[in-house]
Amino acid sequence: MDDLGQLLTIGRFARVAGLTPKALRIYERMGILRPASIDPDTGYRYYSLTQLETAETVRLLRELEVPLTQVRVLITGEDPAAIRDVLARHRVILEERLSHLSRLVDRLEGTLGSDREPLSHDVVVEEEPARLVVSLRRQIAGDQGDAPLNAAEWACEAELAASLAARGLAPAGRPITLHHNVLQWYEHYDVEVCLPVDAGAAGQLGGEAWELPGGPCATTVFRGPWEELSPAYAALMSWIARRRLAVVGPARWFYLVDERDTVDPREYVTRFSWPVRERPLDPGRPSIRPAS
Amino acid sequence: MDDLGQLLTIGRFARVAGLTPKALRIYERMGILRPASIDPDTGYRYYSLTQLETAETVRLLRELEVPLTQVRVLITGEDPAAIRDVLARHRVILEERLSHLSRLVDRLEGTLGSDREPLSHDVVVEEEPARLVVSLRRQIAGDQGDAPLNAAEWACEAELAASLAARGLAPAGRPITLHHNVLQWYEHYDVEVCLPVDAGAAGQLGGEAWELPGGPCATTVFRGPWEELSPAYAALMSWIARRRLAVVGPARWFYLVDERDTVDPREYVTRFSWPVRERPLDPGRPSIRPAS
DNA sequence: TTGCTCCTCACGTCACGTGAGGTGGC
DNA sequence: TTGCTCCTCACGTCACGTGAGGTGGC
Repeated sequence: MDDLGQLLTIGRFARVAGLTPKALRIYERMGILRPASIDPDTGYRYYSLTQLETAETVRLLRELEVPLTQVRVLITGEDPAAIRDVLARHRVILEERLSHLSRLVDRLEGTLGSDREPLSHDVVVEEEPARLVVSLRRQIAGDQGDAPLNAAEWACEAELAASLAARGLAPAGRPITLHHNVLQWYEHYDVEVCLPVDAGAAGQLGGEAWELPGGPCATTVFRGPWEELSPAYAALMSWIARRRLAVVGPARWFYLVDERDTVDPREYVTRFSWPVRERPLDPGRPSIRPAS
Repeated sequence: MDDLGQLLTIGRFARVAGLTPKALRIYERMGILRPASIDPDTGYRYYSLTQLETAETVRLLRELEVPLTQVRVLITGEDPAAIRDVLARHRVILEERLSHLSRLVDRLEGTLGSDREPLSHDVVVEEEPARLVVSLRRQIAGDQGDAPLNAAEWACEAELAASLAARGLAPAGRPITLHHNVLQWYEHYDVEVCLPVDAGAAGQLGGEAWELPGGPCATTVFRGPWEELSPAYAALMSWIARRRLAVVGPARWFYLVDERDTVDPREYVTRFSWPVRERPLDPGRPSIRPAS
């Protein structure tokens, strides 16, 4: 017959609680879970079964990867509002991680069955047509994340569309964003939002319209939310560099499916296209040192 | 204009790849991602953009918490089958963790809004009726996980039901499992599976039937898969110990909803009930040292 | 010349795991 | 008495982060 009134040694209590003696000693030192009694002669720790619930809570919080300092706040805190606050914030963090991880798992799943490299992206060279466009160019600080970039793209597009509308004109297609400085994104973004116009409108606009040149472009298409496009982008840059192609113009982003089309960012489709040509032989440039 | 043929210093490459210089140095030492070139005089590392794809793959694998030793196998391995194998196994691990974590998050969510303690369980004392039962008792090794325990419970129930059927009798209710040694589960399980019978059948069975006594029982109900019942169980033991009640019989498990009723283990409902009574004053037992 | 970046140690972090060497409990 | 458990250091683990002190690049 079990006697739940008895005190347990650290090893017994650890096994009943699903913890280890080492962890329990740490929890004692951190003030998270002190033994009900400590023998002053031997230093033996004795735990009461009344401490099981706390132990179980600590175990669950640790499974959720709540740091021990936070666990202490949650366990010893008397303010239930503060406790709920910490838990709620941690729940948000966990849910974001969960959805991110499960998307990665999905993508692994997609490539696992095939013979392709896991996580690879298809890059092809496509002949891009020349396009008449009007455009606005902006530099945006790169240390604030991507939100200011998206906002600037929206603003530029709205401004361009308004300026066309003021003259009774309409765009001939969806906007294209040119990225002029991909390798310095962490310093700032240098983007140019282009709105296609037809030949008649271009004539009316005079010098405001210009021709975005056509020609061969290395191209890849990414399906998924914008925060996860970097692998596709890396694949594209890697592909171009590996083939020693020269890029002869800014990278072009086509938002084939975006918030205009769907509410689910996982369904977004973005196309990256970079004008390239065979690199001319240039024996004068050993290309061992990075360009300044 | 970006030149994708150029070599980048460690800091530039790190920022383009979404890594840190420190991590890149570690990846070099581990043989995961060696710079395209190292200046023999200064030791400066120079990376090519052709390495971006590998860098991105490493980044994703690290986000999935694949250990660096495994990352090296995946990156440097030529055997695509082995790569897929490692990825597939890691995917299983991740998916299990994901579903477990999301269930924990769900449970946090359920208690966050209320005024209850997070992760707590309601325990009440209920008057349990006496029941006539037939039973089989088994000891099961505890170091093999819970599967042998479940198997033994099934086997006992089948045996009991068969023995009743052989005499033209049927059980009067669903089985109840008694746990005789909760505090030594990690050594072995000592369970007794009971099948209720009515008074008529008990008369026919003679000494084989016995009375599982009624009386007050501390009780809690847990909804969820069996692997996650330990918090409820801990709450029950904790509750009994805190009130200094004496347990006067083995713990009783009632599988109110199990695989007979649903295919989704998250819908399982298990009821734990432990016969208790007020602990008589016992001044002779200081209860500071654990019972042997 | 002035910042900025790079280099190599070396130590810190987090929450334990794992002995080492010694003692306690039955 | 014999295992088994407990104790306290102390060091190892994992994948970096963070200076310290010095050098390189433009």
